[in-house]
Amino acid sequence: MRGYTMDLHIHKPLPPPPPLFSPMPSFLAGALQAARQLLLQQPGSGLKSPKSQDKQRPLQVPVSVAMMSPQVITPQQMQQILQQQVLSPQQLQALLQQQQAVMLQQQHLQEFYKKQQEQLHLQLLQQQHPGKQAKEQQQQQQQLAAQQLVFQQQLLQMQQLQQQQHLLNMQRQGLLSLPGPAPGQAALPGQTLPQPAGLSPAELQQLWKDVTGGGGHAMEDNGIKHSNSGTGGGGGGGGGGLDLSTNNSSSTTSSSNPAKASPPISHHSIANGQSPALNHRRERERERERERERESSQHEESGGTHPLYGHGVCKWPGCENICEDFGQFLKHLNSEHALDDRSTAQCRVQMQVVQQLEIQLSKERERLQAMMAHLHMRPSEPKSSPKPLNLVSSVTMSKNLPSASPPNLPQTPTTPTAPVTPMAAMPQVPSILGGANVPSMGALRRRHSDKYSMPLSSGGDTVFIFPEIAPNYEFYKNADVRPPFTYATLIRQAIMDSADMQLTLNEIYSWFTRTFAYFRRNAATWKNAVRHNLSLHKCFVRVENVKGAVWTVDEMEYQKRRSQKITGSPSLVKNLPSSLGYGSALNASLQAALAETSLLGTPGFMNSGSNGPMGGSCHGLLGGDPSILTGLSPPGLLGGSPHGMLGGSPHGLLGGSPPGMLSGSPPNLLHSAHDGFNGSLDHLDTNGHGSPGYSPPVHMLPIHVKEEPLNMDEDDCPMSLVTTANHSPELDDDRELEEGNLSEDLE
DNA sequence: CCATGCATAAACACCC
DNA sequence: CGGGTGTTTATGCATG
Repeated sequence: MRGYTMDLHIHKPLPPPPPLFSPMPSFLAGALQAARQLLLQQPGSGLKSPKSQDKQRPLQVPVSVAMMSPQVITPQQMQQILQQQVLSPQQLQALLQQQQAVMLQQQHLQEFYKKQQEQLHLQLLQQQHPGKQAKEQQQQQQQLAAQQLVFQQQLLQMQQLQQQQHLLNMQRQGLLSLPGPAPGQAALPGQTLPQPAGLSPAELQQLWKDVTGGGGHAMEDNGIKHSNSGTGGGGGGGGGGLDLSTNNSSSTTSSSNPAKASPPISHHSIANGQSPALNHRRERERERERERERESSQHEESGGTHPLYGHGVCKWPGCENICEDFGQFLKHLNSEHALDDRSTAQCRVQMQVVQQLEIQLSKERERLQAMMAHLHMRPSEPKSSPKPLNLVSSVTMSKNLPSASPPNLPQTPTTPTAPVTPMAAMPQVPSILGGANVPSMGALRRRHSDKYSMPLSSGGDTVFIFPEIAPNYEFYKNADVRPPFTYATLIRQAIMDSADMQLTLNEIYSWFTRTFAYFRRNAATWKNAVRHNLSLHKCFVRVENVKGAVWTVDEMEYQKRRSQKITGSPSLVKNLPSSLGYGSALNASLQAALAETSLLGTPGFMNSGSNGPMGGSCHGLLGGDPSILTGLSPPGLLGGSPHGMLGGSPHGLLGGSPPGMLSGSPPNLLHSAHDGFNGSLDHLDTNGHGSPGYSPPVHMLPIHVKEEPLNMDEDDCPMSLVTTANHSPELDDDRELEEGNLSEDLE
C-alpha cells in the first residue's frame, strides 16, 4: 500500500515545471533539500536484508515521497509558485498603483506646499504691516518645523526598523525559503508577494494608520513597546496585530510594526498570541482592502479622477474616508491631507514602501530573468504548452548543448537576489543537475519504457542505454530521482554493463544502488521488483553458474518485446510523423543524437562496465537513416521525470514531454532523442551491417546454461571489447539475429 | 471502455 | 529457522 501511495505521489505530482528549478520555488527547493538530506542521512545501500529494509520502510516512504513530490511539480503548481514568489499581475498592478499614489501624494504635497508658501508670502506681505501676525506665523512655522523634524526622525527610526525587519524577512526567506504558504496567508495572492521584501497591503495600511493615527510620540512608544510586550506577553494576547483591522488605536499600530517583520509567516502571528480566528479575520480584512484598492484603482484609472480617490473612498494611505463624490474627496484631501507632519510622514512612509517594493520588484525581475535564462525560455511562456514548442525548444537546446555531459544549466541560480538556490543545498548533485535536477525532472509520469528508450538495445543496448543515462549518470547517481527507465531496462543495462554480461541477483542489486541514488532508499520494494522482473520477462535468463545462478539477457526476447511494441503499436509510428512535423525539430533531433554520441563517449554510465557499446549507438544513429531518426525523435524528454519513467507507463516518453522538461534536464532532451533513435535504430540496425565482430572478450565463467555459448560469443563479451563507436548497430543486428536463432533454439 | 505495459505488494516455494 | 532467491498472482495506474 505504501508503495502505492508513493507512486501516486510520484506520478501525479508532477509535471514539473521544467526548468524552474532553483530559484523559483524556494520553499519547494527547501523541502526538497531537506528531504534529500534526510535521505542521505539514511543508511544508504539497500543491500541489507529485506527485513531490515522493511523496518525502515515507514521512514523511507515519507522521505521518498518528500523527495518525489518536489520533482513532480505540475506546471500549474509551478505557476502558482511563480506567481507567489514573483509578482503576480495583481501585485504588479498594486505596486504600480502604489507608486502612482506616492507620486500623486508628492505632487499633492508639493502643490499644497506651494500654496502654503504663497499664502505665507501673501501673509507676510500683508503682515509686514501688522507685524504681530507675522511673528505668530513665524513661530508657528518654527514649531511646525521642529515638530516635523522630530516626527521625521521618528519616522526614520521606524523605517529603519522596518527595513531591518524586511531584511530579516528576506534573509529568512532566503535561508528557509518560504515556509510554505502559511496556512492563511498562502491563500492571499497579494500578500505573498510583499511579504518577502516588503509590506503587504494590509501591512502598509497598518503602517499608515500608525503614522496617521498615532500621533508622533504615540507611534514611537507603541511601536517599540508593543512589539516587545506583544510577543513577550505570551499568551493570549497578541492583541496588537489584530486590532488593525478595526482600530487605528495606537496599540494596534504599534503591534503592527513588530508584526510586520513576521507577518507573512503565520507562525509568528500565532506566536504572538493571535488566535486563528483573528488571523482569519485579519486576512479577510486584508483581502477586502486589497480588493477595494484594486477596484478603486481601476475606477480611478478608468474614471480618470484621482489616484487617491476610488470607490468613493479616499485612498490616502490609512485614510479610507468615505467621500460621496469627487468634490467631497477634494475637500477632504485638502483638509485632512494637507501639508502637515502627518502627511509628510505618511508620504515618506509611502516612499519607503514604494522603494521596498521596487527593490523587491527588481529582485523578482532578476530572478525571473535568471529563471528564464536558465530555462532558455522567453518571458511569455513559463509553462509551455504541449509538445510542439517544447520539442522545438528542446531540440534547439540539444543543439546548443555542448553535447558534453554538463548541459547548460549552469546558470542555475545566478540571480544574486535569489534567496536560496535549492541546488546549493545539494552538494552531491553534479552541476548538471543544477537547479533543474531533481525538482524539475519530475516531468511527467512517463517512464522511458523499454519500447522507446531501450528497445534499440538490440544492437548494443548498453550503448543505447548509455546515451540516455550517460548524461544523467551523475545526476541519477547522486540525486534521489527515480530513473525514467523500467526495471527491465535497468536490469538489462546492469547485465549488459557487466563484463560477462551476466550478473547475480546480488550484483544486480549492487548495480542499482551504485548507479542510482534512488535505489539506495527503498530496497525492499525495488528489489522485489527486480526479482519480479527477472522472473517475469523471458528476456532474462537465469543461468546456473559455478558460483550459483547468474542472470543474463536474452536479446532476442528483449527485442521481440520491443519490436512487438514498436511495430505493433501504431502509436509509435504516429508519433514519429508528429515529431517530423517540425522540420527543425528533426534536424535538431539528429544533432542531438550526434551530440549524444559525443556524450556517450564521455562519462557514460558504464564506466564500470567496459562495454563500449556506446560508440555503437552513435553509429547507429549516424549510419541509420536520418529520416528515421527524425521521425523518432520525439521530444519526449524522458529524462524529465524519472518517476514517470519507472512508475508510469513507458509510453510517456514519446507522448509528450512536458515543456519544462527540456530546460530542466538537458540530458533528458538528448535522451529523448536517443530514445527515439534507439527505437528507430533498432530497426535500422537490424538492416545494417554486421559489424565486425567483436572479439569474444573475456569469457566468463561458464554459464552452463544453454544460452551461454551463444550469448558469450555473440553478444556479451564482444560488445564490451569492441570499441564503442563501431559496433553498436551492427553488432546489435548480428547479435539479435544470432541470438534470435539461438534463443529460438533454446526455447 | 478496453487492452496493454508497468510497478508494486504479497504469498509461496526452494535452497543454503 | 531464517534469509535469500525465484515464481506467481493480484492490484492499480497510465497510456494508447
